[in-house]
Amino acid sequence: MSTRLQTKGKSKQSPDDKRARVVRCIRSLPSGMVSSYGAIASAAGWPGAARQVVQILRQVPGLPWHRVVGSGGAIKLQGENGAEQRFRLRLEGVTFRGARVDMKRHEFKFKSGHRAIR
DNA sequence: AGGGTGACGATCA
DNA sequence: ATGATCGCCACCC
Repeated sequence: MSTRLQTKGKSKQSPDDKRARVVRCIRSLPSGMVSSYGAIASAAGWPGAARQVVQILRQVPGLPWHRVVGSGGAIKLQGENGAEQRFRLRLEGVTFRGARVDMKRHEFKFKSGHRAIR
């Protein structure tokens, strides 16, 4: 095991496991496709944790952060950061409908089996 | 323990 | 479409 100090036997899951699943979902986003904070949280078996997805995006280096947008395809980053995100997405062929990503064409659908417990 | 903070999300005026 | 509100979850004083 890596850094798994098993000291607490929580009835739920260790915060690390949830984080790991979120990271996997994000890393599975193919170029040209996007997903939303909330959708990723759900796909990772952690519904309601959109804000945690954000935190993970900020601290884990190397993730395709630009492929994660707000609900409905909204770009949530402000100013320069938002501009860069749109720039990167366009480079991958992502198209927009006004200020948001055209989710009809670019929303990535996670396989319905990314859950935690089985 | 208590309160403030976010790259959120759904709902309502 | 815009802004306010409330619910959500973890982190940081």
